[in-house]
Amino acid sequence: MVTLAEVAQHAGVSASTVSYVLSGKRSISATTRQRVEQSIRELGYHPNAGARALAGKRSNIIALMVPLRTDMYVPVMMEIAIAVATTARAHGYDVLLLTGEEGPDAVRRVTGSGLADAMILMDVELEDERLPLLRGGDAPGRATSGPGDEQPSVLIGLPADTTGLTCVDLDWSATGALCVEHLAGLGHRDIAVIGEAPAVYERHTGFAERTLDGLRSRARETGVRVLHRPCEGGYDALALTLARIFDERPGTTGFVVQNESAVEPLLALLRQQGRAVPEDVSVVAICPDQVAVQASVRLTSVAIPAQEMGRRAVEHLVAKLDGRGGDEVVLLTPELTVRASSGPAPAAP
Amino acid sequence: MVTLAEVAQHAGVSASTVSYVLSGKRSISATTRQRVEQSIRELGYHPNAGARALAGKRSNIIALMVPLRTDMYVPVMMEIAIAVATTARAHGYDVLLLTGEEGPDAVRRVTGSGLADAMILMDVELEDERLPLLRGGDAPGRATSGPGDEQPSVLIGLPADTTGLTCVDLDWSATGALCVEHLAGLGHRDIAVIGEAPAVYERHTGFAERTLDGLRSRARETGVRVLHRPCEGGYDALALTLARIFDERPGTTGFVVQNESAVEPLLALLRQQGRAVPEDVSVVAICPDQVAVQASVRLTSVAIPAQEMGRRAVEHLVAKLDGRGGDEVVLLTPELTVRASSGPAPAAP
DNA sequence: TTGAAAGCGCTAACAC
DNA sequence: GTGTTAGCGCTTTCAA
Repeated sequence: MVTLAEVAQHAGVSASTVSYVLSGKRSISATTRQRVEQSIRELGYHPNAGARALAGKRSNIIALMVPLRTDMYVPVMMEIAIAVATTARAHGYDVLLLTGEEGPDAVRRVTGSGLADAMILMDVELEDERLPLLRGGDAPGRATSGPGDEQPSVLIGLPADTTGLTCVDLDWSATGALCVEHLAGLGHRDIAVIGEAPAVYERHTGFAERTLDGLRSRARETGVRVLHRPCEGGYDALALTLARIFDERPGTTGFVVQNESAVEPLLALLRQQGRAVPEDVSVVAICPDQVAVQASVRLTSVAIPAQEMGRRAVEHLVAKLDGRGGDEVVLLTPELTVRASSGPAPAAP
Repeated sequence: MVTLAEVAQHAGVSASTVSYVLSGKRSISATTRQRVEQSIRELGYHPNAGARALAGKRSNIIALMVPLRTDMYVPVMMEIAIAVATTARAHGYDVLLLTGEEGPDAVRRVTGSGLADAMILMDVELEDERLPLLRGGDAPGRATSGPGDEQPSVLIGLPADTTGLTCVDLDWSATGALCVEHLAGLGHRDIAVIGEAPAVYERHTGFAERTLDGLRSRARETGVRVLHRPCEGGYDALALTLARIFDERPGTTGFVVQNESAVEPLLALLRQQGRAVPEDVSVVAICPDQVAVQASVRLTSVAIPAQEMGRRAVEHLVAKLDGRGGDEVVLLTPELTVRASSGPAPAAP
């Protein structure tokens, strides 16, 4: 293994000079810099990460905690994770992959050991047990031992109480409202919402509940009726759900789907029942654009900006680590794209 | 931050004693051990990762390189990644997430800096440019500077030349053979294979080509005709592909699908064309079980054992790091589960 | 603009 | 069974 000392010797300078060439923290004459850089290249030198972390008190690693469960739409998580890794590298950080498995202990372990300089948490629940460890500022009852002691962190998702936290998320409430607005504008008066699996609601995942809130309050404002049904994915589960919906509200002409694995079954079943999309019923999906355009009917949808979320999370974290910017809640504005699955409500029979 | 020295002082022992209590590398009297453990708990001590890596010459980190592209079936990659993270933790390792973006440079960086003790590579191509850096043993032309210098590594996937490499993969060739066997056994004589996107083949990804090999050689043995067509996912692309297939081979009664995003479109289009599954045509999918059971027809399928692959990769890597076990190619035996999508070939008209 | 040297917190000989 | 101590490779004062 090549060490900094070897590079120094090869270049005929002192160790500190090599270090400063690398960090740029003091000015170096052009000739010295070139000699050092030359030696670095010739010897194939890579600074030792452990030594750096020890002496410099920063590991240049960001921890990313992904959920262990996979009852959520996996490609979105993956896209976020990849965006995080890519953006982090662009800022000189590596990414440590943690699963939710260890729970709050992982936070303590990573914080305490200096393994990572900061963390990003995905799949945050409304009352998340990891939050007390991360809350900064002057939040009462926080569990850190002193000011400035907490791990810089960014949540992807919104807990109930965001005091002293930095969060990045799609504005799910606005997303729900946007869907209702679109359908109401087309004259639909009876809307059914096909949601995530029941477990997602029971777990009090923020995004699902907030979407519902947005949906319902805009429905109230526009005089539209909304019926919400959680749903496991797949054909069988959806067939049941759909039957119950039409049973209870035969006049339903609009659907909002927030569950990727229910999208295609819904379209298939509607077709099978002789209900044309969008002539008889309109469908609005909350899903990644890729899913919307690959479906059997090109879906009017609100996109889930996975990459954007990952990228923004890292950028906020890096800003914090550089001492710029503090706690903040960033809500991304949802955008609805009209495609072939929504149209005017049919005239009442 | 609590240091080992502080723990030692608090417990009234020397630093080395604390270190040995932690590592278990020499025997400690019960009373001393308890005093030390007590102090560790009271002070909330966590060993510093950087110092450990520096002094101990091991970071206890495994790097996992995932593909940046997402034209492959993402949930499988994610499941592997999560299995890797989980299994690694169980062995005391953390996982560093690298994207393919940096290419071979990432390998050099991680190796050279001692950031990770070992790496796992996913999505290996037949002639992968990262391989020369990883090849160990006495492989000719390897790029390491001396014996024992290379990074311990495990590939998930099989390159063309496995000399000096450890690989874990599903036996794709046997998988292809198994599919043909099943269909041939049911009397099908004309089989169409709907494959991954053309880009996957152009990139010479091992699994796709090997599956084809297995498919074709077993077809030759059983006197079955095979027509292979790569296919982008989605309805439109599949409609085209399917039309071409029936155009060229009107007598096709068996399908093998190796492309998750073609599964549902295929079923829908067959239905739409009035071809009943499995009465008129049989379908065998190569996909995770979850996809097979959630489809609109429960699919006869060969499962992709994602978790198993991730787990085995880590276990082999840990064995290598512990000085046990060397290079080896581990091929997991495919298993075909008969469900509702395959049946006897219809009598010739 | 550069060098010398004191640590960073831990591991692992080497003592006893 | 336990203590002492010399590094591991780097960053960063302090001095020149």
